[in-house]
Amino acid sequence: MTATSSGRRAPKQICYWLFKSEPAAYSIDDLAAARRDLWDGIRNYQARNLMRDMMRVGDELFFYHSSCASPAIVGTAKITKAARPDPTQFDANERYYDSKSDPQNPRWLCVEVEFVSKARQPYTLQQMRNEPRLEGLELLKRGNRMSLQPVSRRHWKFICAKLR
DNA sequence: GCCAACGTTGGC
DNA sequence: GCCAACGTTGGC
Repeated sequence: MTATSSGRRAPKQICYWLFKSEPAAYSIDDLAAARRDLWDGIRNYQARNLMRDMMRVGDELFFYHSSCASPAIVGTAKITKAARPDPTQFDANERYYDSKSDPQNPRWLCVEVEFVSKARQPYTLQQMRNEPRLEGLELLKRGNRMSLQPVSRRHWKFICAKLR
């Protein structure tokens, strides 16, 4: 069974995800250096709901570099803390400050992720588009801009083999 | 609840 | 920098 953007998931099953990040803002090397970090700054309700309802500690994810010369999957990480209030929403000095979020009922959440591996060679968006076995991957669907996306186990295994 | 205007994402 | 796609906002 695979996680989707709605509904529930069975307990004790590992799900797989793809997290986008602009490397100029936060790269796989930044996560490798930090080892663990909060995935803060998510300000999209669908993405928030994915974190809140579908992501669990132990889930694995691809780290994807977007808005750069060569968009690509560049490594893997795992979720080490479940969704919790995103502290940046309450800090007026933060880019992601949200004056309308009530501290008693926080609007935005974040998970914590931990670096697992850096790809020996990035697996590029162009390569993915040319791979028939990746048909159905959310990332490749037209108009999909979601910064957090589910990945099927079948696609996860296939892509992992490309990163080694 | 409709929908036009606007803003953002992100590949190219 | 362009622009397609799509989410959000807010007037009505």
